[in-house]
Amino acid sequence: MIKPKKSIDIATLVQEMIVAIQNGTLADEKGKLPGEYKLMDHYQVSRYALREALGKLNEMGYLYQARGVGSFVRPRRHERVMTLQNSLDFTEEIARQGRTLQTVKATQQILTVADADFVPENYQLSPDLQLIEIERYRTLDDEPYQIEKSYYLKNLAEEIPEKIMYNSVFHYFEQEKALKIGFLDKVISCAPLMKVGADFFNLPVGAPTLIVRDDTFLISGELFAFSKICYDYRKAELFMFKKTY
Amino acid sequence: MIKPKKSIDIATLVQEMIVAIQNGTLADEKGKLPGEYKLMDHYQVSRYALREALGKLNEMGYLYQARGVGSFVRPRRHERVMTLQNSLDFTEEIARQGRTLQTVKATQQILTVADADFVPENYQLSPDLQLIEIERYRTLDDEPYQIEKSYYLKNLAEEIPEKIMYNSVFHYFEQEKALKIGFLDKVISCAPLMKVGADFFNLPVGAPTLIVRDDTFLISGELFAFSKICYDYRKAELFMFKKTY
DNA sequence: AAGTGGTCTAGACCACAAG
DNA sequence: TTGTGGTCTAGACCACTTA
Repeated sequence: MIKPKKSIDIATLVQEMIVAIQNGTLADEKGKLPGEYKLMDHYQVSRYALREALGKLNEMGYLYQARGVGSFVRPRRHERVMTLQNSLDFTEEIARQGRTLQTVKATQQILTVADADFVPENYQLSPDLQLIEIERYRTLDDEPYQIEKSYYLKNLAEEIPEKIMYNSVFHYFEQEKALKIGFLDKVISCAPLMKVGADFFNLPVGAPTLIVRDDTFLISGELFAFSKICYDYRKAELFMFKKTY
Repeated sequence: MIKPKKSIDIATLVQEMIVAIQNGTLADEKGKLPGEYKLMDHYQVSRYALREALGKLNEMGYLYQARGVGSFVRPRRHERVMTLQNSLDFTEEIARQGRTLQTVKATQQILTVADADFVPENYQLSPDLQLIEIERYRTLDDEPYQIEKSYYLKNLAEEIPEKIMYNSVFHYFEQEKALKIGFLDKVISCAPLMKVGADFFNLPVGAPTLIVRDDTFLISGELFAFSKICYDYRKAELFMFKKTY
């Protein structure tokens, strides 16, 4: 058992506990963690801080808590799937799996809402409003994987440098432009493939494709961007878990 | 403004706040809620209780919180979609939308893991273990909507009465058998339709179908059931939202 | 009865956004 | 500077599970 002495914050506590769980030093052979009061003493934090950390680990799928019984580590059973709860940064999660997501083709243009392929449902957008449209073709381990079409509100995004289009666009806005993304809505569906997708994925027209529509909002509640990603159905699985209590 | 006097618990507080939000009595015309200290005073609860409630409302998509600015109600833009975060009880959510989910055909049989159509990934199950298999064909507003195949571990489920098969099976186990469901894993994908599905949905073989695989665990961490639902892609949209901070 | 996680209070200080 | 939400402590009692 490691014995941290100094009081630490919740984010750090979460990181330390993840490491300890992965090392197998936190739980016993049956996967049971020490009780909360023991953990408080161990990490020198208050019950609140500890429970916040446990709650985060729970949300992240590292453990589950059973009232009157204890907390237990939760084996990770789905390794090579996209986790919906985490994926703001997509590329990162795939990298963590030892795989590579790469943009092989990207185009950019400026147009108005009236000319967009799709717009967010039940959301008022002036038809004249200018948008930056980006279309990207992306591969997973060098095989066709997804086609992404995204729209950024021009008055908020200003411009998107050419080289950024081959990396994470959201990273750019958060790091360089200090725009703070607050939350996003996702709608998942599927549909028959159109010609462009069929060509890229090397599938017949009409084959299935998994579709993820995202609407991204700033912390202020303003709509900032919206996108649609079509996946090669043979390679796309989306994962999520849910506490039910 | 309503003025509750007695101290209330978090669950009740959440309910009251939802009502107040929907009535429009909680937020001002711009959707801004009173500050936390005002709300504490208003509902006569501690900061912790209030913030737990706000956190739940946030998770449920009723509001978002912006540091240094305030909390704001979040308009509900996606009404007729299934919300992934809530749906343990599916039928209920659909009923709330004023729609009807109905089972038009159901079959039940007992078989072993070796004979199952599918099993959970990376999970050890003895091939001899007995399962109760239920297959259900279900309609939404009298139109074909989903085909569900689910397996319950026989040693935990014992038996499933015929009439339950036309209602919520999980409700039965939670209410009647006092089995406590703790969490579940979901994997979403899509694939070409097989013959049975094509016939039911009145679609050609090979048309897309949205697939949701669920593994359900008891609060003790034991696997209890697993299922696969295939949706008519024209009627199925899954929704989720995510805080990103 | 003992030990576990869940709820709740009171109070403090911090970080951030806006005037 | 002021008001906002975010983090954190200390302590209490409750509800549930197991033995």
